[in-house]
Amino acid sequence: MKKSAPTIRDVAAAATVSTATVSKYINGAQRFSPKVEAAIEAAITNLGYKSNPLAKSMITGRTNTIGLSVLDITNPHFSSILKGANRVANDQGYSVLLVDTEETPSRERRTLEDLSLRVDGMIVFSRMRESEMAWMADIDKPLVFFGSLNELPLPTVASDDHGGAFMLTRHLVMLGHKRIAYLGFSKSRRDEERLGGIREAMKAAGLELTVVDADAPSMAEGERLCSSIVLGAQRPDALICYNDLMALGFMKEAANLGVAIPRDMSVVGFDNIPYGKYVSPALPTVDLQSERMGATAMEKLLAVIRGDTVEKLTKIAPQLILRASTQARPA
Amino acid sequence: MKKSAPTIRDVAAAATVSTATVSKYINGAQRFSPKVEAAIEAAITNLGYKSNPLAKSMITGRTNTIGLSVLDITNPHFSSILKGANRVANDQGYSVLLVDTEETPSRERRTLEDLSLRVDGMIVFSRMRESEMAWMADIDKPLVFFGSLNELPLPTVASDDHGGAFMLTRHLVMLGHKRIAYLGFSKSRRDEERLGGIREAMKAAGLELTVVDADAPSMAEGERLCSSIVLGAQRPDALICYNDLMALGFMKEAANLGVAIPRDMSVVGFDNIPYGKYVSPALPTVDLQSERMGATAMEKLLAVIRGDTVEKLTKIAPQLILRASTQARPA
DNA sequence: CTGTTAGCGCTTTCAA
DNA sequence: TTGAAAGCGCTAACAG
Repeated sequence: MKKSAPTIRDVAAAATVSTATVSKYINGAQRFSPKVEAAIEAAITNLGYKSNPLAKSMITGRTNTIGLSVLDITNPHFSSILKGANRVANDQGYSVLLVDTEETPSRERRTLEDLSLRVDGMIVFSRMRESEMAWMADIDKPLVFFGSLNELPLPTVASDDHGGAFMLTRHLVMLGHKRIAYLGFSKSRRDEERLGGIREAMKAAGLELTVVDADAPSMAEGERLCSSIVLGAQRPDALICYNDLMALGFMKEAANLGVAIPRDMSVVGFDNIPYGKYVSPALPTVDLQSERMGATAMEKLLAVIRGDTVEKLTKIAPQLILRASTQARPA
Repeated sequence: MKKSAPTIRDVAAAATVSTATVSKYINGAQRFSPKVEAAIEAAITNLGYKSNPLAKSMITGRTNTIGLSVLDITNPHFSSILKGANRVANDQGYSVLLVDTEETPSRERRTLEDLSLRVDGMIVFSRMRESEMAWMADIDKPLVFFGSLNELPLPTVASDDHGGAFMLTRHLVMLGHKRIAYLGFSKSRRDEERLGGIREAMKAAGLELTVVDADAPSMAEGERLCSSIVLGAQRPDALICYNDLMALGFMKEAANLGVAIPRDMSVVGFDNIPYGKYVSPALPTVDLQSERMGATAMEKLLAVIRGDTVEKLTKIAPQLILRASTQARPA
C-alpha cells in the first residue's frame, strides 16, 4: 500500500525541529542556522515532501488563482485577452481559472459568485447591463471589469470604442464613401459606443447611416446577413462591421454573390484578429489591443490585490489598421 | 467595520443545532426533521452564509477543478479543445484551470507538478518526447494525455493523424498531383505521424515527397517559407501543411508572389480551424475534431476520477474536408 | 534562533 | 434524528 503524502509534521520529525520552523523555512519567512536548514532540506528531499497548497490557502485566505470570465473563448479577441492576462499572472505566480459564459448567461451571477470564493480576484467581461450588475460591486474580492462603467465603483480597463469608431468612419468618409452602413450587434454593451462614434463622424460629414443588427458576433452571422445588405435596393458603398469575425463572414459571402471588395464596396471591422490580415483583400480594422488589454487588466487586478491604489479607469488607445479592403470612391 | 464572512458555526448557532447537522444538511448527506431543516435554511439566508470551498477541499481532498495544459491558447485548435473540455467540465460541476505552456516549455514539469496539487485531475497536451515524460505517470492525480503513447500507462485521447494524412495525400494523388511537398513542423510529436501517413500514400503511388521544416506552427511561418517553396527550381504542384495556420500564411504570400491557388498549386492543411472556410479559395483540411477531442478528454478524465474503468486509448476519426484550394491536374 | 500553542472552516466518525 | 469531538495540513502569534 502507498503511504499517504508526507506532511509538514513528518518533515519536522525527520529533521528534529518543530513544524513552525519548517513552515517558516519553506516560506522563506526566516533564516535558520545552517545545521537546521540542512536538516530540513534533507528531510524534504528524502520524504519527497510537497507543501499542501489547499491547507495553506485555507489559513492565508490566498489561493494564488485569478478568475477570468469571458464571453467565448474561441473568439480570437478573447483568446488574446486570455493570453495576455495569463502571461502576467504566471509571471507573478498566479494561475488563471477560466470561465466561458457565452452559453449560459443566465447563470452568470451564480457562476461568478461561486468563483469569487475560490480565487484572489477576478477579471470579468460581461454582456450584462450595468443596472443589473450591482451585485458585482458587493463581491468580497478584488474585481476588474472590461469596459466603461458609469455608476459602479469598479476598476475597469476599456478600449476607446467611440474614438476608434470615429476615426474608422472618418477614414471612410475621407475616402469619399457616401452610403455607409453599420452591421452592428446591439446585444453587446460596446455596440452603442461604436455606434456613437460612427454617428458622430457621419453627422460631421452630413451623411446618413444605415444600421443592420446581427444576432451573434460571428462569421456565420456576417455571412448570413450579407445578401440582404449587398442585394438590397441601395447597396452601401462601405460597411463597418461590429467585429472582424462578422466582416470575414460577410466578405466571403459577398464574393460568392459576385460583389467585389473593395471595388464595389469597402468593408472594415474591429478587433484586429490575426486572420483579417490573411484574407484577400486584407481587412482594415481597429486594433483594440486585445492581448494588451488582458495583460493590463491582470496587472491592475494584481495591483489591487497587493493593496496599491489604482486609477478607476484605464483606457487603451485603439489603432487604425489600414489594409486592402477599402478603396477610395470617386467624388 | 465589516464583519467577516459567516461560518458554519454561525449558522449552527443561529439555528440552534450543531455544526455537524448543518454540514450534513448542506451537503445533502442526510435528511432532518422539518423543523430543523427550516431553521437551518432560515439561518443560512439570514446570515448570507456561503460554504467555504477551501476548507471543504482541504478535508475532502477534492477541489472540483481540472487542470488543462495546452501549447498556445491563441491557436484555434487549442481554443476549441478548451471550449469542448470546459463545457463538459461545467456540466459536471467542475472548473478549468488553464495552463498555456508555449512560452516556457522548460518549466513544464514544475508547472504541472505544482498544478497537480491544486486540481482533481489534469489533461495535458505536450511537446515533450515520451522518453522524457516518465514523471507524468508518477503524478498522484488522474491524468489524460492528448496523443498516442507507446510506453507510458496513461489514458490518452488521440486523433488518427496517420490515417488523416494518408487520406489527404491519397486524395491529392487521385487528383493527379505528382510533385507533392510537405511543409512540416518536426518539433511536434504529431508531425511524424502525419509524415508517416503521407509517405505511405506517396509510396503506394510511387511518388517522391519533398519535405520542408518550419520553426513554428504559425501563419507567419507559413508566410515566411512560401517564397522558397514556390520560387524554387521545382515548384510542387501540391503542398500539404502541418496545420491550417501555416497553410493560411502560405496562401496569402503565394498570392503576393503571383502564384495562383489552386491553379498553379493545391494547398491543404490540418485541424479545420474556422478561418480556413473563409479565405479564398477555401482551404481543404483534415478535421481533427478539436472541440470533440477536448470534450472527450474531459469525459474520460472525469470517468477516471469517478473511479470508472476507461480504455487506455480513445481514437477519434478525422474527417477530410474538401474545398476549393485543390484542383485536379492534367494526367 | 527555535518551539508551543492555537486555531482556519469544515467533515466525519462515533455516541447518544 | 442529532451532537460532541477530533482532526485535515498548515500558519501565526507569542514565548523562550
